[in-house]
Amino acid sequence: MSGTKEKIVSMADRLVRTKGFNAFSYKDIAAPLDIKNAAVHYHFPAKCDLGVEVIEQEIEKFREQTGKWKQLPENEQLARLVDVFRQHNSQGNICLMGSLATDFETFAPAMQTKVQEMADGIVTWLTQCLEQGRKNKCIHFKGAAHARALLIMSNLQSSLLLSRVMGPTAFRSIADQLMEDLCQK
Amino acid sequence: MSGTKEKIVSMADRLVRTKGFNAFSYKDIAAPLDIKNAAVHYHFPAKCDLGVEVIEQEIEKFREQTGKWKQLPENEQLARLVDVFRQHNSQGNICLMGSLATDFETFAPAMQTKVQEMADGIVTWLTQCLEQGRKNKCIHFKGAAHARALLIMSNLQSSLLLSRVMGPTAFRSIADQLMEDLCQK
DNA sequence: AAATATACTTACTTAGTAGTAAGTAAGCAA
DNA sequence: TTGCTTACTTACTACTAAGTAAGTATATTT
Repeated sequence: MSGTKEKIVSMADRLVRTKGFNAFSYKDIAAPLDIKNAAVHYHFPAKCDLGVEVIEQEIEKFREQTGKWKQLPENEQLARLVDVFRQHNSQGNICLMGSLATDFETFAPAMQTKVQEMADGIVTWLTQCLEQGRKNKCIHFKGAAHARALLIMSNLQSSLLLSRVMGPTAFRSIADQLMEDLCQK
Repeated sequence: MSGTKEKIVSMADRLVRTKGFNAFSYKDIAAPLDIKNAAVHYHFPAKCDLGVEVIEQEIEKFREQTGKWKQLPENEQLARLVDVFRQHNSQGNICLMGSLATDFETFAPAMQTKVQEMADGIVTWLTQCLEQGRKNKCIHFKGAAHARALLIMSNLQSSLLLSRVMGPTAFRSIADQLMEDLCQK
């Protein structure tokens, strides 16, 4: 165990969120970690393997975080989710889903499947959170919970993209409006 | 005049929307048009020039379309805009803004500026449409029109991205919910 | 008829890219 | 102490990218 593998994944995660999956190379990972190109290939033979690992860690992280919020009221859980995006925004990151969705068609099947797995996981959690929140009267919305979950997810995803182009206030504006719509009615 | 230049731009537009700006090469344009790589360079010396042209044509197209809708009620204008996205969705395209926002950080300054110009144009139009629509009581929403415009734009943008990953029903779900929220209250 | 411009092609350079094959140093295991 | 594994490095291959220089065919102008 050297920690190098973890550093590679973390570097890749950052690069996917800043430049996009197709826009970084093994060199971009190797150079700042002061290892050689081939060392990255040792841990991840193909770039696809690295991509899959990055997504798997994100799925795991999401599961952990949402698990911790279980006892909170649903509107609070939603606020925490928005906060995760807020943090990414302040670090200049875009969301993993947003970044990977753009390049989706260029991915190997194994990676496409993983991206879908991640998307399904987030939407499923969000749908349940909304449904339960409506039952407990702390979240208010019209229509099906699943449709609303897609709407919210799309907002969070794009808010980070728009922020990059239109300045970081775009995120705040979207996030605030979103929470207001859902929680103060 | 040979029409080749127009074909190149149209091909590039399609490629940006399907694969992303960094994921296609001049070869991907030249081969299907049965011309050589260098012919593309003849019309667009650098890839950045091609990108700028694609965006400029999109800005022009947006201006033309919205111009045609001027006499319509604002909720109808909004419906037309959603319809433009619906067409892209059925063709497997993602929106130009969404695609370019992901790769934004990797662009040359000239292209970054053009992307911002396009974003500003869309948001400005949408903000005015919403404001006027609220005044005329055919569009209903809370909060500032500008914030709402960002929210809607982010929805349309991401709906195409999510559709690609989660299947084309995702778009319909988001678009329907969106129009319902704004127009039937 | 000669000069010029347009729209390319041919053939190339430079600078990457992912990926691999072979070697090595350090540590542990029998 | 010999062998095996881990975690790399060195040195490469095969390929693709953007971009360029020089030449050519065709049409247009003078």
